[in-house]
Amino acid sequence: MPDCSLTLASAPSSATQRMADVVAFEQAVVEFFVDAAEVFGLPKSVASIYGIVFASPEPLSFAEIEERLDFSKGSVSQGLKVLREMGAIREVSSAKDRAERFTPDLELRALVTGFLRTKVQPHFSAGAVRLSALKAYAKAIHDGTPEQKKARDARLDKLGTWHRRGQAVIPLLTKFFG
Amino acid sequence: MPDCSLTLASAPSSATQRMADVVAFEQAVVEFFVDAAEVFGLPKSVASIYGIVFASPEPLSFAEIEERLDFSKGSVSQGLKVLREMGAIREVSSAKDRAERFTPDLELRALVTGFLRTKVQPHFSAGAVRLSALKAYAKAIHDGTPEQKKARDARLDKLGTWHRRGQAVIPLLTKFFG
DNA sequence: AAATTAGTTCAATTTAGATTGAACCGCGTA
DNA sequence: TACGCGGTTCAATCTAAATTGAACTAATTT
Repeated sequence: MPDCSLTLASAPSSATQRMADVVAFEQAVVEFFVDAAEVFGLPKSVASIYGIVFASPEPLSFAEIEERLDFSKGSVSQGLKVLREMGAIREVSSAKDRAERFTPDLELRALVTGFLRTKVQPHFSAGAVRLSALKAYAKAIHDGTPEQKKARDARLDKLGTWHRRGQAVIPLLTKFFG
Repeated sequence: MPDCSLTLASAPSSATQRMADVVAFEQAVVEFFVDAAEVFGLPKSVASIYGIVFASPEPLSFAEIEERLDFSKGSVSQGLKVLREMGAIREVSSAKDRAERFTPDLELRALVTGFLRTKVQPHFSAGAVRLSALKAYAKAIHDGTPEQKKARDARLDKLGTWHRRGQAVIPLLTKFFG
């Protein structure tokens, strides 16, 4: 049996005793995802929950996640909700007890499309609305030189082009990560 | 001459008098960019500065930006710095006075590559380092079943694949937005 | 060389949004 | 029908990051 720095006697009553090297690995994986989540603008807690589930060879229960990360029930509940909505984790009903267990979805495609659908697409939809509002504002301007009018119109056209190209890249990405 | 809700007499001493409809347009453009910036995780102030510069047919000076957005000098200075680093704006030295003036870069390609270079690429570089650290942690685990070991290794392999694919998409994006 | 202008820096403050925790719900069991 | 288990909700709290503003530099004008 390998060396274990904590004895059962000194272990906190609530924490299931696990090897220090396994815990260190889990922590490193969690940190990896926390850093990655920064790029995507996801909260640390959400990244941590995905990380701890990803690091575990076996599906984890709500209680196990709560304990291993030392997060509140509220954080775990909300974090799991976000991850389910994005399709980043799946529920695996175990026969053992009535607690649900969670595994990471390991398909990059699922993760990417989930992120795009829940976090990016809404902004594009909102953007389309704002864009037509913007055109109305531009029309309502009864001031300035004809050159200024033209310049503003040209910029709004640019904006429209950007919006379309942005929309167009979404299916391209889902295809690339397929 | 179109109706103007503010008279010159009631205008604040510092503010240059501009038409209400132009101001409304500017505000709407700024809001558009603030909303868009949320997707990219950029601060509101940075988005606002780009927005006000984008909305103006003529290049704007530091002082004009400060006044139109009612931001502190500090915010304007730092915001302009970020935008310059990303290549989102350019300096146009005007012959009139010694103040620098700023125009938006209207090439989508420049904006995208600037964003990727300054905000995304660093995370990938850091990720590569973390990833090898992760493998070391996994090797150091002297506990659990062979199946668990295999499962952890398989997950780290996944992570490596994701990392490579993520890196690979960057040149693809710059090409698409070329 | 003093004063003015244009902008930067960074410690202090503010604010947005992430996290907590206590009250609550629904379901199965005693 | 009461009780415990597994989880959700949301107002209150906390924290990380954005923003401010005052002191500063560097260049220009008087």
